[in-house]
Amino acid sequence: MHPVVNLDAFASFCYPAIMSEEPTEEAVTAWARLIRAQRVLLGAVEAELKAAGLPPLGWYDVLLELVRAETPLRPLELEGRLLLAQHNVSRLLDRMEGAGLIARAPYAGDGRGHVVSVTPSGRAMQRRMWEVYGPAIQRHLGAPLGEGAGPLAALLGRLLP
Amino acid sequence: MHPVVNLDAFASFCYPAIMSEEPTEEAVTAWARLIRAQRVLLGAVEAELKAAGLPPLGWYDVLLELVRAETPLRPLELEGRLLLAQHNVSRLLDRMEGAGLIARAPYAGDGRGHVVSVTPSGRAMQRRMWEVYGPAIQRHLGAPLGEGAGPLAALLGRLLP
DNA sequence: TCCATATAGATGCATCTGCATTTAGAATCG
DNA sequence: CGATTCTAAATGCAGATGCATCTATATGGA
Repeated sequence: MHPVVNLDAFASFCYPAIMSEEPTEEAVTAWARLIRAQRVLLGAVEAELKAAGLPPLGWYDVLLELVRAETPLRPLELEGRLLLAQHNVSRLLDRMEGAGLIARAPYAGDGRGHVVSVTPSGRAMQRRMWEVYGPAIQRHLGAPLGEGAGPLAALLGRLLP
Repeated sequence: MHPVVNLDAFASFCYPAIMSEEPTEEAVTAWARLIRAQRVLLGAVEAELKAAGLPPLGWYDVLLELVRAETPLRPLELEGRLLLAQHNVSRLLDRMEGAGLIARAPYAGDGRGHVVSVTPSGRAMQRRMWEVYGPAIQRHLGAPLGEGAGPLAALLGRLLP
């Protein structure tokens, strides 16, 4: 799979401890396909959203968290749920606030913090985006996998905390 | 899984054709975990490379393609293999050329094109990066999956062309 | 041959991300 | 209390990406 594996015999002779760190060929293939599949599918879905004149998926994630929470969230909580860096959340919220999809309000319990809530327009946008997003997931992932979706989810679950 | 599924009964009554486009719950879970797992693992591996003072993974991909090809490649070929946009390849090569890892030369057969080759320094960098990259793959994907790596690769393969 | 069109690659500009720093408010400990 | 330290969030700046456009060369037809 990889040029370095030509050194296997040599390395396992000299550094058996290091060799235990070498990934198996299956692991390397799975890695490559994980990276590639995510990029291809995400790109395709993003392109569908853009073609429909809708905002990028990052916006959907924020809207969905806020809709599901049914209560305003602090940026800090969004940060954790969305796995985004703090400064990144800050500016994503800037843009979404500018678009009128969310609103920031001071947080009573802590003068440093805000709470973020979804506006009616944001709720509408979340639904409009799902009308494109859901079918796109089905077409790009659900359909090709069929009954394989469950097993795939299970395997991927072992990679996540 | 998703708020919109509460509308299932209504929608399947009104718009059976539309409902066939709704993803199954398993598909949505697999989708979410695919996006998330890729982000988490790639982030972790990139962080290890950075901590070792090495360039980002995109550079490794270019170096590996050039090393494996054993012959200079045209930017157009890299574009296809790496699934990158043309302008993106152009600038990635700018940076790598600036770092002395690759070299561009005119392409005899077509005055518009170049060929890109890996320099000795680029070969060395590819090997140094693999020393971090390989074990990182094993630690973040190979170890948690064990024998599951093969099945995961097979399922992901169904998502790719 | 010459012009229209297509293709390889580079570049300008806006957006987005990462990193470091800053600001303002909380918490801790003397 | 008051000074130090810690934390939530914002911001300045550099690096990277997407998008449109531009330049130079190739190609194909009248």
